[in-house]
Amino acid sequence: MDTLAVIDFETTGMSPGQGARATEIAVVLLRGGCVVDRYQSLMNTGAWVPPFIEELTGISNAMLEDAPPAVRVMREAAEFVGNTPMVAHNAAFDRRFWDAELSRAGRERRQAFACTLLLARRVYPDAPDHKLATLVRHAGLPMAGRAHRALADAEMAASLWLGIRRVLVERYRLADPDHATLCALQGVPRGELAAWIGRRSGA
DNA sequence: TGCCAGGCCCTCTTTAGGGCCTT
Repeated sequence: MDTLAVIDFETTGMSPGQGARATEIAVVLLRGGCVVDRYQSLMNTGAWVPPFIEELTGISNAMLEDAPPAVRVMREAAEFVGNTPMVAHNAAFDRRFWDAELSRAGRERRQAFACTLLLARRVYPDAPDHKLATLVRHAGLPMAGRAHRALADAEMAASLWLGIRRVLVERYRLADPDHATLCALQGVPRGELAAWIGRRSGA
């Protein structure tokens, strides 16, 4: 099983293209099916946190005043991740913030993101919905700390990744699925998962 | 002035519209 970096951002809004900035980052490293290391930090970008976001995440403007500068945090996070393939829940969101904040720190992304949301829609089609916390409960996985804090959400996304992987191995007989395989699998049309795996296994 | 995310994915679809998911 390859080493993976599961990431989660808390932010001031939905899109860096509309001026939203990151407020907190967490990365957990998965190796051999276990969390082997963690990086977590608040980050001060100078951006204002709207009251709704403060209520959602518990991250206040006062907390960010004392946080380390975003450039330093992103450089540390980039060193921590290196070239390790990445995973996130609704990866398009975290990938946009990773790219935007890295760029401000003078760095560039070097690896692909896999998405537990796209995978879960295929592997758990009967879940009540495909929010991270719902999927963790649905799959009988352990909850981790306060939802909408970066480290707890990254831990839950890591747990979900391992749960998805376990279903693929046990139910679909997919041998040792790696990051690249799951990146391909997340684009398979819904309902065609078994057929796709069958063709792949027979190839 | 009015609008402002974006990609996936379903359906009352494909010459479109709207819900889901992330904060």
